[in-house]
Amino acid sequence: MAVRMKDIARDLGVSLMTVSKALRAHSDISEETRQRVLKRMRELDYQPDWIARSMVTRRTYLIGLVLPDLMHSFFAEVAMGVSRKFQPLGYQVVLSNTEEDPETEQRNVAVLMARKVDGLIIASAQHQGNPGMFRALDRGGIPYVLIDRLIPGVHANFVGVKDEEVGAIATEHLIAQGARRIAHIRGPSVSTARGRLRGYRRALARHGIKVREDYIVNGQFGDSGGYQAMLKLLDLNPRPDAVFCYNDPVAAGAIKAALEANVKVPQQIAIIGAGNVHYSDLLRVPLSTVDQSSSLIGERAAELLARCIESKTLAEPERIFIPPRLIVRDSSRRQEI
Amino acid sequence: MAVRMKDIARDLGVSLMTVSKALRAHSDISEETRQRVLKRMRELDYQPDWIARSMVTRRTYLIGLVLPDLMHSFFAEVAMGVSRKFQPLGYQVVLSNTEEDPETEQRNVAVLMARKVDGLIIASAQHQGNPGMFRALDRGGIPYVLIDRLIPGVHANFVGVKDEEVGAIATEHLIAQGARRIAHIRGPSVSTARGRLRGYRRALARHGIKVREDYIVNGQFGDSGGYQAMLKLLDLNPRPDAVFCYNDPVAAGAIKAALEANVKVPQQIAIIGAGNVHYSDLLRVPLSTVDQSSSLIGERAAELLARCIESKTLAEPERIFIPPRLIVRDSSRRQEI
DNA sequence: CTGAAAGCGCTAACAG
DNA sequence: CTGTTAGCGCTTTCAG
Repeated sequence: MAVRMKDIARDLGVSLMTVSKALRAHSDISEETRQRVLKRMRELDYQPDWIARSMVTRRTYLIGLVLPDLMHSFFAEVAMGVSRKFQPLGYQVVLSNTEEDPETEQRNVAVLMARKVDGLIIASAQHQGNPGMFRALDRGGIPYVLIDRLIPGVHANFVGVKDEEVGAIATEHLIAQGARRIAHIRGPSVSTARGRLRGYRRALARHGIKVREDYIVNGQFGDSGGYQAMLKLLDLNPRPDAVFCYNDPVAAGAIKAALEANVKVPQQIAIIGAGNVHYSDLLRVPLSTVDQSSSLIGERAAELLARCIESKTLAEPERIFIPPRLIVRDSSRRQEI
Repeated sequence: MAVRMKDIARDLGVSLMTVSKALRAHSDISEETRQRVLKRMRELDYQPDWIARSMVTRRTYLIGLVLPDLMHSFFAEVAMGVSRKFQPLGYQVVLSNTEEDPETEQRNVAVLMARKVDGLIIASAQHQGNPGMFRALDRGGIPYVLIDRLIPGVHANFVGVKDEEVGAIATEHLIAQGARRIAHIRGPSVSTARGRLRGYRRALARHGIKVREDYIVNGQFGDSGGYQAMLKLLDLNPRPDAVFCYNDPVAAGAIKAALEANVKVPQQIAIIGAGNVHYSDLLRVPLSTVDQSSSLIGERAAELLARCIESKTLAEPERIFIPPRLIVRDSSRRQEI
């Protein structure tokens, strides 16, 4: 069916090895035969069989990309960054969507290992720091880079932001805008959410503002969670005058809830998110946020992983932190009276 | 390093074949030895080598998913649908992001073919119906399913919506709301955009409304294109009283432009998009749209492709059309005076 | 510079 | 039911 090296060799009256070496520009082959072989390859539209090659070189040029939720544009952006960086290096990306389920994740990582991917990039959904999965990777000698979420107890390569910074920056900003009753819609139990919560507490403490535990409500990951959480906050007495939301989708839901309840944003309640998803500017009230350079995270992770793969020698894990950046839009801007 | 069948065989004092057959529950193996083998496999944490297996079975259990833009949530949703359907079938998805570039697409498809993927799902960015790529696929006998965008002259499996319907439904709706000067922000030169434009013309014709060519402007794919296009429309005299936008991101940009120019949506200009991206409800003005069941498209495409792969016999290409559904939100609702 | 031999880890086909 | 033989398409090693 498909044309093989053997065919070209027979065709040209040379040995299979000559063809193999010519293809890979192996040093000991005459330029002349080399051109002759390459020409014939083009004519016959020869495509080397990656599988057979992998079989012997033990390299698949496959990268596993494990993400919890492609619908969240942060991860979609990361995926683009990763794929953009790897494309020119000749690697393909195998996508695994875990839908935030730790077990699915573990299963998928096992499959990717059996597939012998050359490396993995993982935004892990393991809340309770299940180190088994990562030990398996270490044992298998497969390089991997964690992104976005640090896993407690796992000493691995990482690319992301310092989430405590994110929380602190957002909260400091709300304080600077004059807010004093600052609530937080927190995310689920992953490192990013915990970090942002810590940053929130730290900023309040720094300004001597007491943390009211009833001002911290759970919004999960998405807009519907943010909507529900905001409804609870709006019921409180006294009502918060500002809310720092775990991420932008949550913040978008929160804005929707506020407006539906006829609470003006930002006049009566200021809102800030995190992540700077690309439609933040288009929301009912353009959303203030903390940018974390999503596609840069993907690119950096790809570079780091590529280095690990090429160098073979698993050096000390590296941690790359991208500095977060405050972006002020209408949803949190102090209004002149 | 990794444990192989050979190791287990030696370990257990049986032949390699016994192990191989036991693993795959081949009929002629005694239940007893089978259990013995499986037990040892578990103990040694044996993982079959997919590469070696592929080499001989000629099946990779790899699916190529070729998309123009993961950032557009329509495609992200499709990707989730595809991956969700294939996961339980034991297939992995290799992602290729073409960034709307036909050449990148062609290159990537070639790579995926060399990788011997079992099948492909493609939302093609080939504007000018370059049939070479598809002929190569046919020649290679690799089953593939086109999604979202039909390619003129290519007779292949397809899953998507009838775009002319989408355009007609949206435009009819605007007419029903009382609009008469209806503009269209069109997309680039792909089948979806052309179809929607045809539907727009058809609906206007049906109601005896003359099409003004200066009411049709190009908005490309995204929100910035929609923003620019809307600026042009706002300058026209008489100004349109409604706009059907190629897709939701374009519509979001258009809304932004209108509001910034102090033109009220929908009171002074009604707007409708297409695609029902998941944040449509959260925009400045909740966006009316035509839903096309994105994740369903992904799932259906996956099912169809799986069938093609299993059946081996390449039957007549199938075309599956998902019926579009009008979703009315504030951006197009007739206002009571 | 060119080529023959050996083998990557597995399975299909057949023989015992 | 179990095992032997022969590859899949390529690269690595080493001899000409």
